[in-house]
Amino acid sequence: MSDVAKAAGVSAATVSRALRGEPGVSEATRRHVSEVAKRMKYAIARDASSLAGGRRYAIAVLTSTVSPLLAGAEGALRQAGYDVLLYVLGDESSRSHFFNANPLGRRVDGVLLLKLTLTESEQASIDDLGVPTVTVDDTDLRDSVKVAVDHLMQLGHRDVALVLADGIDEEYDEILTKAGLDVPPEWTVWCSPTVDGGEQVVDVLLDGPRLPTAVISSSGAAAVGIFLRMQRDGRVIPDDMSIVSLDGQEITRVVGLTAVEGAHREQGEHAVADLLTLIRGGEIEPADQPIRLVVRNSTARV
Amino acid sequence: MSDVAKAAGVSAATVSRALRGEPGVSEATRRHVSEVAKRMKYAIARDASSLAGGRRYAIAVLTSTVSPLLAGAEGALRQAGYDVLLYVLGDESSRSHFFNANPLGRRVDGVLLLKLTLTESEQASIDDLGVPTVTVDDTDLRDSVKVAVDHLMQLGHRDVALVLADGIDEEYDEILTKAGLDVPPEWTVWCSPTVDGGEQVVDVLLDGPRLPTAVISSSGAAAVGIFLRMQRDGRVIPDDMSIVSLDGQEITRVVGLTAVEGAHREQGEHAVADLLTLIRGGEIEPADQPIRLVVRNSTARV
DNA sequence: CTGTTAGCGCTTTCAG
DNA sequence: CTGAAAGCGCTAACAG
Repeated sequence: MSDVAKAAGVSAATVSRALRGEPGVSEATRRHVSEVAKRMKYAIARDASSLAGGRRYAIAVLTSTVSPLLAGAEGALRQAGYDVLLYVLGDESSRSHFFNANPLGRRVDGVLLLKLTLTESEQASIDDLGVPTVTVDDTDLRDSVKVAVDHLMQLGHRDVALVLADGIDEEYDEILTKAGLDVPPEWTVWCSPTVDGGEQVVDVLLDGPRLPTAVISSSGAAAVGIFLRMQRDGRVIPDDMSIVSLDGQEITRVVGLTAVEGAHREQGEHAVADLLTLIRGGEIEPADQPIRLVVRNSTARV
Repeated sequence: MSDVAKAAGVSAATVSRALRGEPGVSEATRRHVSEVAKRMKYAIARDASSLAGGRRYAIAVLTSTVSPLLAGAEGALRQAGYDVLLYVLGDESSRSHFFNANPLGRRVDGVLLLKLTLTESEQASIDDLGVPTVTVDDTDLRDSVKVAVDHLMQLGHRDVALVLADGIDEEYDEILTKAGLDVPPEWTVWCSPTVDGGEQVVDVLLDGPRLPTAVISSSGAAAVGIFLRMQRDGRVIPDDMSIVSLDGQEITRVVGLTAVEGAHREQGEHAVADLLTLIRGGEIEPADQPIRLVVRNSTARV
């Protein structure tokens, strides 16, 4: 920087101010300095800058998986002038590794946690960083179920089956019931969240006294399995049965299933906006996670 | 750090050496210092550390898209003790934005370019950083075709159709011909790289005098479309026709298609290894991009 | 508007 | 093996 200052005939402080767009520099000087800097291919050393200035212009993004949510967050952060330090903490070993090493030491202005469930001590170690933190959880399944039910009822469906991935044990029937739907117990079925799982579900349903006019599947892969098995059975989707997936995986898009999606990119961008507000010392209020119904070709009027 | 030094009864220099595992500290001292540091929740300030030390322990990863390749690279880098600065430079505007701002100023020890095609001036601006750079390109389609053809011929297929995504204009027939395959021109077809596109391809093939015993599809989605349409037509895959996808998208996995995959994660890890070698002043030699045939349930003996 | 002067929190010689 | 001192390249007060 002092080389640039010398070449431009000003002090280092002026170069610093000029290049960062700080007020207190005449337009002429600023232009001149910028030109000299560009000519000399000079770029501010960010470490030194943050050391002296206190701001780091970097955000740590901890995520369980590389996803569109991440893409949205990254874009928003870069636009705001922040660098993204990425940590993919999917499995246990990388998690413990990370929290042991604690590589964030005074390196970031904030932390974004994406679809990550932390233990208390892990959360504490994040809190110890003393910087603002925003968490984005998985979209609540109950909300998704509700959106799907509304959609199906609007299409006149009354006989709806609910396909849940193994391990989901909450009571969703209630939501269907509340909406005024008949829910015979044999129409709540569990399966593995895979294509195979979905195919088996069709067998189960076919064994019953009659087929529902629609199914809601918590798993995208299972929804695809249901779709494929029905089709191979010579049945037509959505004429013979409507399908709604509660998981907006790419596969559901590919075979054209109606799906309830968390608006991934938007969620990421929204989280970033919150984080930046916190960094600037503002307050945020919890907002609903955006949920979106994407109607494709697997749902139709009864 | 000086607080920790005081608390531990040593100098700051010793704390620094102890915490970084530098030689020249007695084991006893090191243990003691580490304990005190942990108790005081002290973590080295990385900016100050890199300012003073010259090493930054950060790598910039520029990528066109958030992908498994990125996940692989991130994992390998973190394991090596490097932080990842992520820049998703998919569209033109974010690209120009990035290269204007040039936010990398002496902030990283190296750069990883993933599936990104840069203009000359962009490449130059990366080179100006003066740090090692490694590029990972898209796997060459020709190599993939070759792998697929080998697989099919081994299964006894001689009547193979080639389904290319619109926009692909290179001559791949040649590869088939060289391998000794018959390639009537009507068996090279183009379609949009979507499920719909694949379904239409089946219509085209059914219109012909006879069906090929196998198809190779450059697009994963189109391959799925072919699969679905055949199935709906009452035909059984792979008995009636084998399908190979040249794109290892997740969807191909989900419906169980045989696919030629660039080994994404592995590619990322390999690139990181190369980059680290360069950073340490070593030499690397160009290696083949790893390609992998994943045999699932869509290919069988004629 | 601009320059001068102190550091920011470390690492690294160089002595001891 | 350990400590003291001298910066790393910037920014922020403070003067002018």
